[in-house]
Amino acid sequence: MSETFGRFVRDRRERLRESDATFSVRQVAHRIGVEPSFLSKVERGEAPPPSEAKIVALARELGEDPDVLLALAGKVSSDLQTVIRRRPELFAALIRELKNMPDRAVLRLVREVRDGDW
Amino acid sequence: MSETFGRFVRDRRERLRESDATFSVRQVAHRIGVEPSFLSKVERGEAPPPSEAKIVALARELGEDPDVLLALAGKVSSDLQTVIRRRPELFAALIRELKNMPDRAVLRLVREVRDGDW
DNA sequence: CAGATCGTGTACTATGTAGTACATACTCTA
DNA sequence: TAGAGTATGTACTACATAGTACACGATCTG
Repeated sequence: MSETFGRFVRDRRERLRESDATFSVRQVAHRIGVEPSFLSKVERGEAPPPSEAKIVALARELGEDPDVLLALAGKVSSDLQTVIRRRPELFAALIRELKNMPDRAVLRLVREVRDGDW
Repeated sequence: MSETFGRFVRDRRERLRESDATFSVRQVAHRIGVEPSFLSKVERGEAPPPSEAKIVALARELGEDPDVLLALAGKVSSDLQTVIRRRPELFAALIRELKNMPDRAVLRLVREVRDGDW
């Protein structure tokens, strides 16, 4: 485990801090509902990433995509898991089929479904 | 939680047992690598479902779809999670888009990708 | 009817998850 | 130069996960 999650969070937070002093470990920790020492450890990779709820709050705080931050933490959003669990065969087949497809292929499907004639 | 996992497993195992005496709690437990008392508790919903690896072994043993059994256990196969984590935005968008689509729509996509002109 | 096999009850445990609480030392800044 | 704010080190904890170990009484079988 290369602990890219912590590095990423620290990087984004410090960048935001350059123009906004409220992005200290203490204040961000307080806003997402954890102790500063814990956030500090997380950012330095000394503690594993926090729970899904805290990660989502952190993403909102940092202006990042929650799904991306969750992915860096080695997690998948529980609402996506719920969708898959409701129709496991169908979604398992689809996801495995798309596993090695290029981004543009997946994106094409997304658009096809979104504004398609269904 | 209505513990449908345990009920399902017990049902399948007992059905198989009618024609094959080796499908006792003890022997199946031994084959999937857990203690009989644990499998017994799981089947009666007194213990939560086992780990992913044991569930997959159990599915193989019972001739059931691993993804379905995992879903009943409230889990999503870790290999699917890995696929999603590699491209979180893309897959999150696709899955959320398909959340309320009928089975046939999803199935159409699967086939489109499988034997499509990509 | 003895021995094997069966399901299950009870007690226990190791590891991981998700943090808190508090103290300490550093660094701006008014 | 005092005090406000800052990051981090140390120690601890509650709860969940994923089981094992062993004994017991019931039942089946040769």
